[in-house]
Amino acid sequence: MGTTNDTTRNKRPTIQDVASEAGVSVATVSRAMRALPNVAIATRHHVVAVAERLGYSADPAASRLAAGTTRTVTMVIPNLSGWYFSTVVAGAETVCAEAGYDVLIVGVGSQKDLSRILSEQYLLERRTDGLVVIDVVVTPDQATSITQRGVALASIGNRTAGHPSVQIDNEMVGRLAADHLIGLGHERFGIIGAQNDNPLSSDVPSLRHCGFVGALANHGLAFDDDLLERGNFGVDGGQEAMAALLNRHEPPTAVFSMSDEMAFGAIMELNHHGLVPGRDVSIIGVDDHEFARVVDLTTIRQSVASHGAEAARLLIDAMQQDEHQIITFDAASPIPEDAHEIVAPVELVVRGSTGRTGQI
Amino acid sequence: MGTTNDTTRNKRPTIQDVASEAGVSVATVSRAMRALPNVAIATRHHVVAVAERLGYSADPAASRLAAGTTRTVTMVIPNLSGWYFSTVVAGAETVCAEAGYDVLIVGVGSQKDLSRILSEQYLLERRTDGLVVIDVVVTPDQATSITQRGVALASIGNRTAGHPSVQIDNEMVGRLAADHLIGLGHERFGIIGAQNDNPLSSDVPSLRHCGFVGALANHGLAFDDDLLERGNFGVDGGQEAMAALLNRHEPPTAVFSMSDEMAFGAIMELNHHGLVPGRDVSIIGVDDHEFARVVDLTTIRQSVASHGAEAARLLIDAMQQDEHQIITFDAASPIPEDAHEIVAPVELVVRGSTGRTGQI
DNA sequence: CAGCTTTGTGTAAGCGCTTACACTAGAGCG
DNA sequence: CGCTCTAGTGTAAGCGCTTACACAAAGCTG
Repeated sequence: MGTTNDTTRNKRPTIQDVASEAGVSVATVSRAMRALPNVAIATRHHVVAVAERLGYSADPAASRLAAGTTRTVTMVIPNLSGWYFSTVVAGAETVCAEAGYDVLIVGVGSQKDLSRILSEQYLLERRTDGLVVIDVVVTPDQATSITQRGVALASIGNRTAGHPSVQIDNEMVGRLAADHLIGLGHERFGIIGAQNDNPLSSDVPSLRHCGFVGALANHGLAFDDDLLERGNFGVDGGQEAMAALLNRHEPPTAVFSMSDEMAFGAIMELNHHGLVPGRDVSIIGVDDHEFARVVDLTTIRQSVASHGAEAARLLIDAMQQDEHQIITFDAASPIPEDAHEIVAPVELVVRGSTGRTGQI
Repeated sequence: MGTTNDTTRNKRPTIQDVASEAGVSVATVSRAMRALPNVAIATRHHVVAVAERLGYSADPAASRLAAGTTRTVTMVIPNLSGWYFSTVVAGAETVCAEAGYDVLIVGVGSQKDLSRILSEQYLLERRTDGLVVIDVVVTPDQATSITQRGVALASIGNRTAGHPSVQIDNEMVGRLAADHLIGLGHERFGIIGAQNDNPLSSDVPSLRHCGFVGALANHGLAFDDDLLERGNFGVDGGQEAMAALLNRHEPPTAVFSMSDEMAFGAIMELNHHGLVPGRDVSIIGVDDHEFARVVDLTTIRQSVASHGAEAARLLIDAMQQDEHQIITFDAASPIPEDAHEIVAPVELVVRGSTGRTGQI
């Protein structure tokens, strides 16, 4: 009949236990634990103290069932082992954990996976309060069906109309890269871009491409379409693309790689050919990957972890706004302002892989 | 009154809807959907068909509450953005998803976080069926309390007595590295290891250290303790450690870095000094990180993604065994065999960063 | 100080499942 | 052919919460 030696019992305490022990009703315990209004402050303190003593905390399954809310956000990720994605997730996880949300991850390997996950079916199965999609294009239809289910949505790397998002100005990325290379005197450029058969493809690559080519045009320079090589977004892709570029009868003197990882591959390939990045061929990447400084890669930095954190914050805001919207039903609609769409800053980071016009 | 146009309703179908529509009881639906025995095969087909037509699937919250099982595994991760961790998680996620388990991730930044998460309290809060801990040391007490809660546990990178685990032979790692360097004629060795104040520290570093030193001893060579440098497991740590080693009045000619990431930092530092890895100083890492080949790093490969997959598989087995144990209560205990402890293979991968004895 | 809020609390009805138990037919048996 | 046994199904009692509603006790108003 002690109060603490329940530790031996394998049974976790329920709200009932706390209620009896505290001498109040379960309703009061429920309210006190969630710091709802309409609980006398003294009562709350008492209940919370008892709960603590008993090691009580609400069973999430029961809460979810009763309240219809899961306090879970799901992150939809094309490729978790990639640096970009795992970094985003890490950023988001921290924010979610702080706000008391569980973080579920689901990998999408293919377009098929993706549509399955964004389908109503799936959303119904795993009831989640919010979805963060990373570098995934959500169609308006899908977005609608998500919203209808009462699930919040935030995207990273893309915009989804009417939903919060965090992305960068991809044209600007292309422009910054071009301007930098032009400033160094280059005139013959290569681009290493993404395969356009990417199942989850967005228009990120084409925006970067446009920005790059546009900046060239501004300087009266033309881009030779023959010097665009596509590959997968990883090291291999970059390596192969660079190999192809070097095989041209008139190779570029400067190359814009759309990701640092591809740039790493490109640098490898240069090394294989005895070429020195920044002297013989300049190469610039995008991301400021953790290892960019290792290989001394000039790049356009984006602050990936904070993208994740920002998106998580926006999502959580949206979810909590939803909650309130239900409560303050009749009040003037709280914040009718449009969905937050953050355009995160990018920044040129000059390192050794770019230099004045080289000759091969 | 159509059957399909429920799409317009915002309400998801419940087991009741399926039951009425199929003309059976909810119990039968429940059993049919889960393919339990004691349901006529025709009934099952019919129910499943109706469910599909209605777009029904069980509300997980309700199932969890009623059945006490969550179909969720939680991955406990020191640092999600690190290559090693995200790769492990990616491997595990695939397996879990296939088996129908949700994957929850929780980051642990510090020892405090960790004990909070492994505490009964936390386990009770997020009710999860299984825990995968990555490079985290679980004390016997913690393990006991986890088991008592009916939560399965699997560890990666460490052993937890009585629980499945996937790890590598860390002494062997040290030995392989040493043998390789010895074979190249080196006699003066440096080690770049992990800070021993690592909050989550395991004995992995010391095992690798022992293996390395042991192999040296086998060849009549001694390790000069002065040439052990510790740092964090990332690029910075390796860079600083290498800087320190180069500052010795008699620097090593070959360096064993306990992770590839540290080795990358070390290589950077060598470059800064105008030294060529593999010629002036040999360096060998551990992991076969995705970028090891980019910087041409000799390393001891471990197949990280498959560690994650294996651990997930073991965990799922354990969880399902638990289930059966309850069902086949009186039968001869199913498989009393000891917890599976997998020792995954490692392999020397020779690249350019190691070479015959150099002189500085 | 009658009447009306407000504030704090309790009662009880679910939330949508799972599962112990009860029950009904056929099947198999002597 | 009455009996037990089994396979298949239904009934209903929870699982541990949340919350609408009811209500009592103050706190205001005029």
